[in-house]
Amino acid sequence: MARIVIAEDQQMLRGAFTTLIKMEDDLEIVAEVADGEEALRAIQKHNPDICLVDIEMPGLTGLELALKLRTMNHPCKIIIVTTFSRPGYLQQAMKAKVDGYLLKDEPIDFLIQAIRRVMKGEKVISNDLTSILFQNEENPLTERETEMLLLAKEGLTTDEISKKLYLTKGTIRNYLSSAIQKLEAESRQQAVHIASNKGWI
Amino acid sequence: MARIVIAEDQQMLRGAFTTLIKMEDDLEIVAEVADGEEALRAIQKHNPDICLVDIEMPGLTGLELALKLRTMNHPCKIIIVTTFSRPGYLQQAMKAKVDGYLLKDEPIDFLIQAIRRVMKGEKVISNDLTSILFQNEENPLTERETEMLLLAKEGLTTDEISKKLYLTKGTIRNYLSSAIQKLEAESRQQAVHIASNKGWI
DNA sequence: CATGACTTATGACACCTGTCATATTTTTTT
DNA sequence: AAAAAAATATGACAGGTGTCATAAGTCATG
Repeated sequence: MARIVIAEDQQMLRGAFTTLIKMEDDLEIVAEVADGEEALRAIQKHNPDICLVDIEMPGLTGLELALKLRTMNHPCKIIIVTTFSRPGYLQQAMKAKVDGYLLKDEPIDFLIQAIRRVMKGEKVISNDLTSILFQNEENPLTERETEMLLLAKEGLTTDEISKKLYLTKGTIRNYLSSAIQKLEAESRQQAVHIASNKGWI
Repeated sequence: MARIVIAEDQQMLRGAFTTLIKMEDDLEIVAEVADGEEALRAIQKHNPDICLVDIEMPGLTGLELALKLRTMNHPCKIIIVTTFSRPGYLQQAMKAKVDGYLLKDEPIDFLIQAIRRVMKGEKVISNDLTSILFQNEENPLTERETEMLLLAKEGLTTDEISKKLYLTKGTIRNYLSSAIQKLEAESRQQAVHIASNKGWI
């Protein structure tokens, strides 16, 4: 009997997963939660065999959660279930050594099968993603550059960013300039767009 | 017996809906599709009592689909089921006279109940959204302004937009300037951000 | 048919942005 | 310890952006 924790913030989907998984005789839901921090607590409390986690959740993202579990050497197997095929997400997931990475675009049976395969020690990823695995494009951005792009994404101007971070305007422009060049963009907006698409910010 | 068409692009969720709805004796799924155009065809073919549609789908969005059905006077009741609480979406939905507007954040039972209530002629919207209904903020953007913001969102520069639309740079800047003022933003990026959040682009 | 909203355009001004050269300090890697 | 990468800063230049005044044409509304 595989003991499972589900972390997914959309209640409709979470409820559906729970109901459908409960119908399988060899699978058991021990907890279902709506955000990353709750998930961490639930996993520490229940010690499940496996957890299904969404990436975009409030608090802690699924990827951060995975990294944390691996850093603390928790033996729980991890399956990421997400809408997004952003290359950066998949790479982060690989780095965190998750056991599965499925798109919500798959049929639900695929999820059930994936759980069983992961329980046997296999790794499972959605078919559409295998090609992305080989691209293996590295995120070239430094921490500061990422920070600038994130603020630029919110629509902040150079001036506002400089006040927020207590840096000079020139420095902000330098970071953004370097990010723009690394991403082969032509403006900060384009850079934001590209970085979002790759899952780097 | 209520005959239902489901239009939802995430297969996992669509499959889950179908499975769970089929368990109800008074509800029947006559078709399930993954995009707006297919949905339109399915509705014309099967003449369901009710359709559940997602907003963000390839091809035709759920809101466009709703508007089309109402314009052609199709009697099928419409329930929008979406992740997004952007005010603009809700307003468009109201304009299209949909019968329900639910967030995917609701429990699945709420969906089932909503279907039954809509069948009886009631209107149903998620509780979290009632307050937004009263805000009733009108989209102040003209068609052209919206177009500019959409292109700016993709990261295009003034120059690129002007070439794409065969307009002078000055004109582009005027439109963007006027959009920026209407949205009380301070830059095109901020304007894009605000307009996206309100569901206006 | 007059009013008003929308589209399109131009020129000018101030300010913002992206780039580059250059430099210092700190941190990381080898 | 030396080398490389990152964080931070400055000044200057070219070009992009936002604003404003102004104007002319189109189209719908009353």
